[in-house]
Amino acid sequence: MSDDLIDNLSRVWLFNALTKDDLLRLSQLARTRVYKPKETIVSKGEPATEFFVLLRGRAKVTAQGTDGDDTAVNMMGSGEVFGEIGILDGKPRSATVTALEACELAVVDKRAFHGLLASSPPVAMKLLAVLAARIRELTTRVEDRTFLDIPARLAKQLLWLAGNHGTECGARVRIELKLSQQELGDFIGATRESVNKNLRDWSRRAFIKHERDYLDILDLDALRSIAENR
Amino acid sequence: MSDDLIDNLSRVWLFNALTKDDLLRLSQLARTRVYKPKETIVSKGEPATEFFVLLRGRAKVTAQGTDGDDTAVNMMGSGEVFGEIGILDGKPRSATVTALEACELAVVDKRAFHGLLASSPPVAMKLLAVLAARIRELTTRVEDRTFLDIPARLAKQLLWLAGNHGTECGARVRIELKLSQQELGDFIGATRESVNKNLRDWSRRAFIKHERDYLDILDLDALRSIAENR
DNA sequence: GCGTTCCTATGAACTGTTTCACAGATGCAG
DNA sequence: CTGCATCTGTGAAACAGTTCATAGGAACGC
Repeated sequence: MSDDLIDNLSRVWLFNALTKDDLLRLSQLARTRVYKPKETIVSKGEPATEFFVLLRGRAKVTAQGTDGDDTAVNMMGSGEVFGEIGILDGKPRSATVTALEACELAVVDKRAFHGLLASSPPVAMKLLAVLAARIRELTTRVEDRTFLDIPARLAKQLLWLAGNHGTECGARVRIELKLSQQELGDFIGATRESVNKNLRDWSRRAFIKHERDYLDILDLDALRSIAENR
Repeated sequence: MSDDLIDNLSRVWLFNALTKDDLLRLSQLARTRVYKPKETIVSKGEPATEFFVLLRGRAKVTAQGTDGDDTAVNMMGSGEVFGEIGILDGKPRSATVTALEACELAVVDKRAFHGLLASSPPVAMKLLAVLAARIRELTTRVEDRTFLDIPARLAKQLLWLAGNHGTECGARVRIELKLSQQELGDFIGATRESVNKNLRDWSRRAFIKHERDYLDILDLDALRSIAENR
């Protein structure tokens, strides 16, 4: 049980410079927790007391607007970490994280996490790299929203999903779609209807095959060229 | 001369936990460099070899689109640092930084910076907080671009400028405008024309007074309520 | 001083995207 | 199996913001 946790944690990039001893210590400080699909893990605005490691399942990071509107800023898979921001600056959570599938998380309390950072410079160093990657991610998100139109953004998002959460079946790439068209729209800043129209259009032109729970990309190049606004 | 540099560096938040000795060492590793208005300090895409501290003047952070289009993602004043991202992950520069006024910078070479991080945990800790702040900044930028219309974004930007780079003259707040309407537009993701139209409109309604080199906010509350999309 | 270049100003036409309104499909709860 | 909720599909109308065209003012080099 706890062995299992050590094993899981050791496979997380942030921690893979830790010694066996350190890992053991960390695993004793961490608890695991399980979330059902659509359950909220952290909510924007609430005080930040814990740091999370996603061990199994996928989750999305969103920021809510006034009414029911959402913008998604990221989608995470196992091995990824979140919740650092609020822990690092002591301010309320900067975004909401929601489970897309059944998720298993390792949860580390704020003080334990600070202790870990202070006692293990390599972890602090790696965390700096994680944050740098987030900043790059967000920067290109801002760029995309200002320079690319909706078809381009959607194509780019599909390609990203294919690359990061897809499985190849020969020439085609299959994406296990845990997202509704609404949620897909939230990722790229578009309405459900716009997403639908484009997806439909690409289905007709055989760029993609779009079934209930998955989406196959048939023509990667076509999508790539749409993503580049050409 | 070098005393001066130590003095300047000690006032930079990132470094203010350093001992006198450490500061001396850092100041010996750093060179200072001066840039003229509109000069490019770093360019997106080029290899990252240096880390910068803005000692005097203001600079803007932008990402270029295909042709002449820009999006600005930040505006920095003295005491702020930049260039960490590329240094931390070894990838090319994630954005372009351009001087808005005459700027004086302290420049630290990549290896010296890594040395500093490794030898001084407090600096690494503070840098984590700096990155956390950047992530919050960028997240709200994404939110604003998706939930707010152009008048709201422009009002919000003016209020931000007023708060961070403005000077109060009684009831009004004066912003020394180093930005053209084009550049202001780049900050909020709008065209020059849209910026002009709104500024004009607000001048007529006496919310602002808009002269060549400065812009006075006469009615903070009016702008605040526009910024909230009401 | 005079041309050149950059910035502001403004309105008309155009366009991508949203909004609205509705219909059909699918899946879950009891 | 039936009802209810949630998701997909689609077209017409409305709209926010861009593009284009054009003009005048300010600043700068020489």
